[in-house]
Amino acid sequence: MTQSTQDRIINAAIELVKEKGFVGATTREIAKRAQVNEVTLFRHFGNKKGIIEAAIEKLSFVNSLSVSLSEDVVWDLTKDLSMIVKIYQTKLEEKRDLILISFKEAGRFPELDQMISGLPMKYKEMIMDYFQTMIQKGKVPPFNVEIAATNFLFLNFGYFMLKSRLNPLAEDMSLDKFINQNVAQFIDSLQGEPSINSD
Amino acid sequence: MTQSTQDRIINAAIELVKEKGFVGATTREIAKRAQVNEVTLFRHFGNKKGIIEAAIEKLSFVNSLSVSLSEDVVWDLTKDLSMIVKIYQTKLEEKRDLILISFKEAGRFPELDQMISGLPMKYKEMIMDYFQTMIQKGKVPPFNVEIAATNFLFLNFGYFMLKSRLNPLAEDMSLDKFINQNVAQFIDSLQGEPSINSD
DNA sequence: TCACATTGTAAGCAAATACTTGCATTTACT
DNA sequence: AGTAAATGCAAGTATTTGCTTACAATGTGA
Repeated sequence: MTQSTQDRIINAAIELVKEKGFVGATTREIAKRAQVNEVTLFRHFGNKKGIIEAAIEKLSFVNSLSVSLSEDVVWDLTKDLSMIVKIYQTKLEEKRDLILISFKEAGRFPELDQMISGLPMKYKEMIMDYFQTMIQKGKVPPFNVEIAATNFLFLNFGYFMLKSRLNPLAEDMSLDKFINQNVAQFIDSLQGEPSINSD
Repeated sequence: MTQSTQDRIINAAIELVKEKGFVGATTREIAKRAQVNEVTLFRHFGNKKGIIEAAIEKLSFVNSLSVSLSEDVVWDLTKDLSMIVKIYQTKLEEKRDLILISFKEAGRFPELDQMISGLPMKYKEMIMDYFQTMIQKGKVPPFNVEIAATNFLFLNFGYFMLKSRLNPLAEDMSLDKFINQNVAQFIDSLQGEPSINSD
C-alpha cells in the first residue's frame, strides 16, 4: 500500500533531520526525498517546523509507552522482567528516530522534550511498583526497590543508547542476547543467588 | 588569568554548537560570544569547521580517558570500583560537551566519532581485565566477566546519559550517590552476598 | 461532464550565511 | 621609538534558504 503525501513528507523530514539536524535539513531536500514538489510541504504543514511537529504528534499518539503492567504479569521475576524489557525496548526502538532527534534538537521542540524526558521516570516508577508487589508476595527477599529500579533503568537506557549510537559495538547486541545475559544477571542479583556461570 | 583569543573562540564555538548544532551556530554569533571580530575566526581557523576541529584536537589530547589501572588499585572490590567509577565519570564530565556534540553531529567529525565510540569498548575491556585478576586472586567467586563488565558499562553509560540530558531527573543524581547506592548494589551482586538493605 | 481538491511548475524575493578584501588600530617586544 | 604581529572595522560577494505567488495539470466524485 502506498503512503499518503503527508506520510512521505513526514518520513523524509524525520530521516533528514536525524541525519543533518533541523537547520541542516533543507526544505528542498526534504521535498526531493519525499518525491514531492517543495510547495507541497508548505501547503500541508505551513512551515518547516510544522512538519516535524506533525511527526511528533503522529508518532506519540500512535503508541504510548506505558507498559500494561496489570495484564500479562505472572509474578515470576525472570518471566516478567524479560517480558517488560522486551516490550520496553521494542517500543523505544519504534520511537528511536524521535528520541535521537530530541537529543539532537534539545530545546527546539518542547513538546517532544517533555514526552521523551518523562519516559525514564515512568519506567522507573512502574518497575518500583512491580518490585514492591513481588516483595509483598514473598516471591523475592526484600531489597531497596528504588535503588534496584534505578539500576534497572540505567541498564536498559545504557543498552539502548550504546546500541543506537555506537554501531561498532552493536555487532552482538541483539535484544535476545541482552535479555538472556545482561538482564538475567541483574535478576540473579535480586534473588540473592549465586551469580551466573563462568562459562 | 585571561583566556587567549583562540581559547575564547573555541569555547564559544563549543557552547553554540552544543546548543544549536553545527549548522545552526553562525560564525557571527560565535564571534559575538567570544567578544571577537568575526574575521578573527577565519584568520585563526580558516573556516567554521576548523574551529571545532581545533577544539577536538585540544580537548582530546589534554586528557585521554585511559584509566590507569596498574596504579592505585588495591584489589578491594568496593574501593577499586568506586575509584574507577569516580575517575571515569569525572573524565566523561570533562568531555561532556564533545560527547554531546558527537551525538548531535554524528558523521560530521569522523575523528571525534572514532574517539568517542572507542571509549566504551576500552572501558569494558579494562573492567574485564580487572575482574579476571580479582577472580584469579580469589578475592571474588568466579563469574562471567564479560557479562558483568557489559552490565557495568551499561550502568555507567546509562547514568551518564540520563544525567546529562534529562535534567528533571537529575536533581538527586550526584556522583557520590550513584557510587554509594547504585554501584554498591552492583558490587554486592558480584560478591554473592545478600542485597542492600531495604531502608 | 462539471466542480473541486490536490499537486506540479516557474519564478522570485528578502534575509541570512560563510567567507574575503583592504585598511586602520592596537598590542607587544626590542 | 619603532617594528611586526594581532585584532578591529567596513564593505561586499556569491550562495543558500524558507517561503510566497500565480497559474497550469491532474485526478476524483457526483
